[in-house]
Amino acid sequence: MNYWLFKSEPDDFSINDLAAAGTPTRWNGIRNYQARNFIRDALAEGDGVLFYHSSCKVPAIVGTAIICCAASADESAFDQASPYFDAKSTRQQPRWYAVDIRFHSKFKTPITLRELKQDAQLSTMYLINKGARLSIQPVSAAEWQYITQRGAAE
DNA sequence: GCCAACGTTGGC
DNA sequence: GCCAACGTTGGC
Repeated sequence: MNYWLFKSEPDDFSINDLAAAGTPTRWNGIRNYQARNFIRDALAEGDGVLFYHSSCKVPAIVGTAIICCAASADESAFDQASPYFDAKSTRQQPRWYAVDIRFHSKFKTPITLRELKQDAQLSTMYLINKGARLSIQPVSAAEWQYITQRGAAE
């Protein structure tokens, strides 16, 4: 079992949207090779996801989700009408992949980027080092444990 | 709205 | 295969 952090712009799709969805949400449109490699090669059903709000007033980890299927081709790359269309991705040889996630929890206490940066225990987090611009990134078991515990607390 | 960081593209 | 130009992300 592994852990990940997914970024989402709350104006576009927030933790509340995920919670309200009821059914699994297809996480497509990832167009970055490093993120693609995580999706295709490492993400597995049952893995935990920290849900992070980016490009907003208070960037923060706001809840958790669960990956609920194996990765498969990102269908939006085949759709000419989609903003994610990519002529170089084919069904025979997909360039981009996606998974479904389902809502697990909304934090009582969101953990802001500011707090993440100030916390010595989280100084090795991908997000505040190399991964500032990566929309899907790995999280260690220790980071997951620490963050989900704090998020669930009042 | 600005700009730093950094990924991608394309000419050579 | 290098690297300059360009585009995007995302915090502030």
